[in-house]
Amino acid sequence: MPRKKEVVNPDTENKIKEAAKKVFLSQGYEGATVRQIAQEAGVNVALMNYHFQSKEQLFKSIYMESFGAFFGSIVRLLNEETPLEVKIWKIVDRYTDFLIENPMIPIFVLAEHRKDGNSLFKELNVREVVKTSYFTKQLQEEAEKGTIRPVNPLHVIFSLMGNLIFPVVARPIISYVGSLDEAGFRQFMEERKKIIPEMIMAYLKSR
Amino acid sequence: MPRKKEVVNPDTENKIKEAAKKVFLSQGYEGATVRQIAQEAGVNVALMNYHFQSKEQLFKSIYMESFGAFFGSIVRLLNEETPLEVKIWKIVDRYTDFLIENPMIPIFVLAEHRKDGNSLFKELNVREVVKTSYFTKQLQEEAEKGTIRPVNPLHVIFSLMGNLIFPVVARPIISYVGSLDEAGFRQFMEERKKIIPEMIMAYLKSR
DNA sequence: TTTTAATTTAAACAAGCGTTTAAATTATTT
DNA sequence: AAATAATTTAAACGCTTGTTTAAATTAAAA
Repeated sequence: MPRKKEVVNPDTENKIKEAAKKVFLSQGYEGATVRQIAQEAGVNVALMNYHFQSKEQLFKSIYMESFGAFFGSIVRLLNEETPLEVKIWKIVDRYTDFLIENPMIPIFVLAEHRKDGNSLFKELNVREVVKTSYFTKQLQEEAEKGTIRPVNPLHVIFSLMGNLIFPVVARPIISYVGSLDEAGFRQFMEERKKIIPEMIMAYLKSR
Repeated sequence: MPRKKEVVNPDTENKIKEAAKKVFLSQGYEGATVRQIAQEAGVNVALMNYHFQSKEQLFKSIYMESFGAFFGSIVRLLNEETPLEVKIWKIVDRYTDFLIENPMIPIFVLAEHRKDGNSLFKELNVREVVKTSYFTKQLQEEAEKGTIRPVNPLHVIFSLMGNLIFPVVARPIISYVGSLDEAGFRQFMEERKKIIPEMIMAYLKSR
């Protein structure tokens, strides 16, 4: 029986993980097959289980990694000690770049998340992180000063995320409707770097 | 070989379709099994193929129906001959209600769409419908009049859709982070009915 | 260099998949 | 009431799935 070892071949493990990431992200858990992953990695199927015990365990490592990248970066940006407006521009800029480089992560995470039921959020204590985030405090303070309208931070955060993420998730739709090729879509995303912060700030400052 | 018939039992077909919708929407195509659907419908597995020929064909009928509901309603609203600002409020109001009643449709359509490659869009000629929509014309006219800033309609449409759809797709996340129950989430969505149009209009009118 | 451990593979495994067959049942027509 | 057609089912089909076994190969330790 293949027990946990101290010494492993990291090259092989990386090859398998890269292949698994590619296949899982495009096909989902049920859509992916171990033989597909093995072929993509150029190894025997049995070797996959030798290194990762099971398809499910291999999937989990990919899922957690993607999940962390998906939310980790935005949570980190929310907590930076930058003035509110600067921060919003920065979040949009950085997260757009992240999404352009990792376009498959959002739909993968969101689609898989409908099955797993928030266990990862509890593990990462996302609730407290958001509630006590510097961003939340900033919105309250600025509202008290009267420089922006009072607002539930959750609405701002999910407006930001919706505006950022939806175009990537719906990319084939946008590309088709707008007749955009690879470069055209990139241009579209670059335009959003200006539009999204302007829209959020226009709302916060209005009235 | 079971050929297409003229007379069928519509009760059975509906039972199977309802069950298939429930299972496909929550599990996706690969995640769903014909035995699961049959059990949910309370019929034998063979009966499913008797009425729908194959799992794939049954899926397609569910997918096309969902796809049509997902985009059809918004395209219809875009083409209504209502003043711009009224229309935006109306789109948000109606589409929010649609999403509250059909929360599984967006993630289902988006997740499945990453496999099918726009064939349905071409079939429905979505591109021309959007380009020649009354909404697009309105944005141009108002910009010429100077009542709003000039803007690429695609950005407005996808900002609207992102703001509307993302919270539903990420509902478990919102519910967890905001400690919201069923009623709390509904309240959150009701609040967005005000916030989203205000945000879009604040952007269009600013500068 | 011999021995031992780690890695990789080919082949087989049981279980579950979508589908089909052929018989039983129900509804319709004659 | 008898005959025919439509519907439903139990059971089996062939195939693919994830996993395991046992042998072969490579690397490390003695």
